[in-house]
Amino acid sequence: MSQTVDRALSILPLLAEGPADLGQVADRLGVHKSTALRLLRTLHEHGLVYRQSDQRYRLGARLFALAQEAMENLDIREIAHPHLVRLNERCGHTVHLAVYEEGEVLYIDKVESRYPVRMYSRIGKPVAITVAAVAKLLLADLPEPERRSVAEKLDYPLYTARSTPNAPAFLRELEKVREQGWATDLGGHEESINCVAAPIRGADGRVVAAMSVSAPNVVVTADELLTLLPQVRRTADDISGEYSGRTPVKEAP
Amino acid sequence: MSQTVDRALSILPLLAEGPADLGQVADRLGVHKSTALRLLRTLHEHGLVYRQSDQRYRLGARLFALAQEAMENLDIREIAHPHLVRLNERCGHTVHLAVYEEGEVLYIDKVESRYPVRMYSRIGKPVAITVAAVAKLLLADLPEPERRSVAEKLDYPLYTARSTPNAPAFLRELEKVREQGWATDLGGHEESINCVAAPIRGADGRVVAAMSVSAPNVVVTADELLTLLPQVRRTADDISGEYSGRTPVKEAP
DNA sequence: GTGATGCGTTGCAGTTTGTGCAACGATCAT
DNA sequence: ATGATCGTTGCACAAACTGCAACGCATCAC
Repeated sequence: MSQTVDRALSILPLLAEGPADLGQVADRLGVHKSTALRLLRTLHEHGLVYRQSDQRYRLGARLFALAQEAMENLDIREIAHPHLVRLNERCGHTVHLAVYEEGEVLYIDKVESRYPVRMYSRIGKPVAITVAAVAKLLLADLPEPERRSVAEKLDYPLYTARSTPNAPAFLRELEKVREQGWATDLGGHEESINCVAAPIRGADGRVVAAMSVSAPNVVVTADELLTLLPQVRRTADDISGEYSGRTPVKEAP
Repeated sequence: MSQTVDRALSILPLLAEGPADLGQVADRLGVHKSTALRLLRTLHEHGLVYRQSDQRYRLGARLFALAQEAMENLDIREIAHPHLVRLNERCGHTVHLAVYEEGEVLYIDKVESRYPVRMYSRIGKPVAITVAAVAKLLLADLPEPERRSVAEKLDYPLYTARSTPNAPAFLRELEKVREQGWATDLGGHEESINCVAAPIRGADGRVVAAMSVSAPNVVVTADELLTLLPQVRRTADDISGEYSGRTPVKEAP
């Protein structure tokens, strides 16, 4: 909507790929060098880009700080955290919390496994949306037309033989998840890793977040992990209750 | 330098404080609502702000993703990480990696303590610059005029009785750190936490990052922690060697 | 040492683009 | 129903952004 701002912001993902000099930025934006310079300067003043010693630009420190603050302002996260820790203390496995936001699912909290073999993931990283158990729960709750349109726009990478292959299969899976009220990922992302997940609902019943417990095969089998389902669901329900009970942002209908 | 972009970017820190509606954003920017709307829309299209269900705006998901990518592009981090892990395996304490960037020092990597009592910190969070051992090393290496000007612009909060009280004291401490080539923070930030830190240097000898080992008093005394200094320095030197050896960004003079 | 090339930077004139206004519509409370 | 509040839209004006061309300053070749 605003050309200048639009151009300026387009610089950020561009620099996310790696440092670039003025000329490269100008070229990829399709603008004159002097224009690119002014945009970069403005970004620089706000700390979003940094000029390294070889004069090239890269993403700046303020970005971390902003992402940091943004994270800490998510109220679900704050409420959920102690519950996640408690669950981790009981079962010992990695516990994740994730939310959906405009086509993406991302982890917003994580409590590390106490076993030596750990799963790779990082807070803020987008989730493998077509296979992750938390993603299924979050997408399953979208209104039908949006769910459909999202599902059709997605890529379906075959991480493993058990990965969701295409949109119809995904939509069927979502329907199932929606009905049963919980979800799993049995080796759909990494051959040896399984997850069970449960939804966290707001006062109006809509899913606002999802949580999961993940563990590699070498620690517990998929069947053993499934025995944790009641615990996971109970924890998610506890969080739902607390979230609906006393949040200043949303109110009951 | 570019008014429009400047205004748009000013919205981000504003939203970092918490969600806000259109009117609030317009007021705090000192512009008309319609202007604020257009800026917010542009930010929205780039995923930097998100419109929550109550119509208020808050920081968006793309911000996490960007911060994430930015982080992964820091080559020092990549090189240092395995060394940090190895050090952590030997001593068990929390290991941090930090860099300096335009007036701020921030953690860019962390390996958690294996002891139950852990220190609070988070990657991306700005460091308590006047007391942290890593900050001392990074600032001590700045050219004299910049060091001085930075030191004079800082606040000197008295976290504890041992916190650096003011600029002259800080500059003296930096001089000392500069000469000895390592630094400590003995209860200057949290009464019960001590750190020892060592610098990581590029091919030209300038300090590009700093690493530290931290532990609370209840686990090891300050004296015991200091016995780790040789290990910390050796690790830092190893990283320096590897960083200077094969980096495509900088070259030896 | 000298000229050439490449890059970032600056001042300027033209005009695209962003701005504020005012009016509209939706939502909610009274 | 009625009024208030807030987000949204179209429009005319002018401010702000753009691209150009020229400059300074490196590095590099010869």
